[in-house]
Amino acid sequence: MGLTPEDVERLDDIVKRTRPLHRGDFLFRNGDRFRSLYVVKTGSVKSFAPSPEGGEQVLGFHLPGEIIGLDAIEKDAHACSAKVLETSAICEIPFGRLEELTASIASLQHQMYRLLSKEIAHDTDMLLLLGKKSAEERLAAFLISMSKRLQKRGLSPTDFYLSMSRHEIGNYLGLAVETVSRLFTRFQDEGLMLVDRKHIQLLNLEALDGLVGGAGPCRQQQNRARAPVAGD
Amino acid sequence: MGLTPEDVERLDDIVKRTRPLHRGDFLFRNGDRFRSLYVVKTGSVKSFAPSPEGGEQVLGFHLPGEIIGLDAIEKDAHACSAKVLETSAICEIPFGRLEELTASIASLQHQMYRLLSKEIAHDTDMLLLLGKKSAEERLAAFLISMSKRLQKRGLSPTDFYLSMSRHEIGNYLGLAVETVSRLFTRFQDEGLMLVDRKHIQLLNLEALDGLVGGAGPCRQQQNRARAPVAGD
DNA sequence: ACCCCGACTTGATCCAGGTCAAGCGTCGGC
DNA sequence: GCCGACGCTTGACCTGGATCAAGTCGGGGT
Repeated sequence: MGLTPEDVERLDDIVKRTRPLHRGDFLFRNGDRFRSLYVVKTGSVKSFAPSPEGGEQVLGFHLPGEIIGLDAIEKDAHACSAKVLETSAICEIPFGRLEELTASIASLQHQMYRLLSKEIAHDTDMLLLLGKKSAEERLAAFLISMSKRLQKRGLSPTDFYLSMSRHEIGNYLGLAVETVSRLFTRFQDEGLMLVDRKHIQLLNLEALDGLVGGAGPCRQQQNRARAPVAGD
Repeated sequence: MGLTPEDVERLDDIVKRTRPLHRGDFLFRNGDRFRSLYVVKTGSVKSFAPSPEGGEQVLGFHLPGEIIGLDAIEKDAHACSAKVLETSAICEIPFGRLEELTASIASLQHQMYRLLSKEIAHDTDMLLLLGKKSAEERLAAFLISMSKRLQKRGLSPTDFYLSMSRHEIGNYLGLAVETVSRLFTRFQDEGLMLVDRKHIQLLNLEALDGLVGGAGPCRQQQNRARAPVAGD
């Protein structure tokens, strides 16, 4: 991505490899001073924000290759917490050092902007999901997303284990646990997937993809695309 | 914010002032090549993403001082559109030039990271809003947000005009127009605000703030904070 | 090997808010 | 100044999904 081997080495030098973390360990907690970004090497992590009332909002699940902590730069403190879902290898990148590096390597700076921008674009997608989509569409989108991200890492896009609980999935998607459970059952009945505990097998990616929003008899549509209007 | 007057001048040099834009004008459209960031000087802008089915998701309303287009860096193309809501003055900042500048001015680079990070943190807040909050909480949060942002710009935090329609507000908050309308009426009945067409007067900021989520009899709480767990 | 607890499923019921259906007031165009 | 239309309000009704309430199952600890 436009970095010389020498650049890569410099970047590599500032990355800290920590010993493997285990289920339940925190990368950081809400309120912690911001020092580093974290990259998942293997395993998975969830990030979540405690909401005032005592509940929490799951903000994301992070798979290998994904980066965590970008939202903390502005306030110089973490606004959310990150907890390891299974035994995981995590790299730590001290942000101060990274900033120095990006200031002297233009292409790295560009990558950094792209990374931050990508995170924004992703959040934007989630906003659409939570604002406009039905429970069915949300869960289908979640499964497709997992599938694609695993594939990107060279893992099976159709056969995988979920490291998070139904509860966490529901929280993430703005749904009750019961709804998630029922939908898994339904998808299975419809032959779209096999569910066994945390073991997921997707049998019909296309159909699942179709559920996400493209097709469908245009269910809930709260902005009744006033069709005939011409000069628009 | 750590810039020398000379730095400021350099930044100022690359900013383009465009002639005023009018209601309905586009800053950019979904799919356009990404060239510049835009800053609202006066007026307001809405950004929105067309969803596959023909509807649209309003992603945000941008008031003076706010920046637009950060989500386009990654793909080098705009994933959403931005439309001017009322006669507005907008500055354009060619991103290529800005990148050059941030590479040579460390504090500017830092500001840029903070800006991007802030956007992420803001989207995160919206996720919580859309994922967990009731219609009442959403609208209250929207009003408080408008109030605070106007105040930051030295405008009245309690007396202002909304440049967007009820429809757009509803779309933004994931609510039907009717719900927005009913809530405005209710808030007015409860003495929290005065509504006259687009003219808004907030009478009780504290009460409105209270509605947002902090207090309240803990309505919907789909992750029953398993209270007593110790080692957590 | 057993037990216990937490995770999950399934069914019954409820309700916030979406949808449908009239009006009505305002504003821009002529 | 009149007219048409769009934006907003209000009421009636309906439904997706939350909540409540039992079970069932599996896995880890002793």
